[in-house]
Amino acid sequence: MVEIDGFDRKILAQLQEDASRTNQQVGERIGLSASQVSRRRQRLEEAGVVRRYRADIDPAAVGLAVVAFVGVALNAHSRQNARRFRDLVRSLPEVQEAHVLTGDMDYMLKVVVADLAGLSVFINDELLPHDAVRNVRSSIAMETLKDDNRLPFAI
Amino acid sequence: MVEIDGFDRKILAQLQEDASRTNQQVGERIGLSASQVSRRRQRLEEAGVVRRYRADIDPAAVGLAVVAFVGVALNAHSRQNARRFRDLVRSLPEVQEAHVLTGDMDYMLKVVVADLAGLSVFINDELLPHDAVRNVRSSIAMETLKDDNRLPFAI
DNA sequence: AGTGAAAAACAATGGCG
DNA sequence: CGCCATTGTTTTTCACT
Repeated sequence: MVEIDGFDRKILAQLQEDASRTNQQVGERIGLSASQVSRRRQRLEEAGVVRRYRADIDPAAVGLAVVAFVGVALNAHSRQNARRFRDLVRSLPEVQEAHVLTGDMDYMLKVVVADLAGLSVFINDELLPHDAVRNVRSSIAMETLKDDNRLPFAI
Repeated sequence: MVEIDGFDRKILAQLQEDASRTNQQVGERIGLSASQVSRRRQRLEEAGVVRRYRADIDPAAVGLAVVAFVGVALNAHSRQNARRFRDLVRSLPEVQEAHVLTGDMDYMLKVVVADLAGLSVFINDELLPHDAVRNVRSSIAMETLKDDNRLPFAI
């Protein structure tokens, strides 16, 4: 793992907040020259600390109205089943996030679809037919209070 | 809501994937000139379709090793309590996402902290003392299979 | 709605203290 | 690490279709 000092953390905090800031703007806010910000950014990008830059798009604007959390229990805890299930969820575009959880449900998926019909299709046609899947329990997000995905790292 | 045509969707798809692509590069991939990509981007940004640009940072690189999903039930379903709880979760930096859910738990939080001790502090010192909170049930992500937060919009 | 070229802004490097 | 200068890119605007 790469060394990260206070300046690096400040740069990361700035870019997490708004990646369209120029090196000059970032530098002004943290007391560093633009050229140094440029060099540090390159280093952080090459080291994989910055994984990528992305545009955060309003889901409603592209016709996606339903966010759901889907808990999935697998049939048997065989290595084979688990691997096939992982390949499945990674390949499904509706799945924004997939985590292996402690507790009664094996997996937790965050799913985004256009509407409730889309959620039904996703569960019944994509998830349940997979024979590693034993059962599925979904909760729909009626409202999203916060969705910024900022990491709370100390600066 | 703003009109979004096929070109706009293609631009959004490109920038969601990698926001560091230049207008020229985006244009080449979708068959449009850089100047048109620039104009459409500005329109999409001003309309709020692109909400922001952000750097996606590796949590482990900044010392954040624990992701947990925390279900929260409130004491009473008073409007007052709900509002105060919303203000709380919005203000807590450890909370990446907060959703109002259907089902038995009122709220679902996605929380990122440094370690299990940090999760304990978060739950016991930040969440439970709030008198709107009745009970809390947390599941820790032992492994994250997918975490790209890409929207699956048709292009 | 689109292209292409010019102007302005920016990123990335290298050299020096 | 700051500062400065240079070079190549990129964005943005403008004239034109």
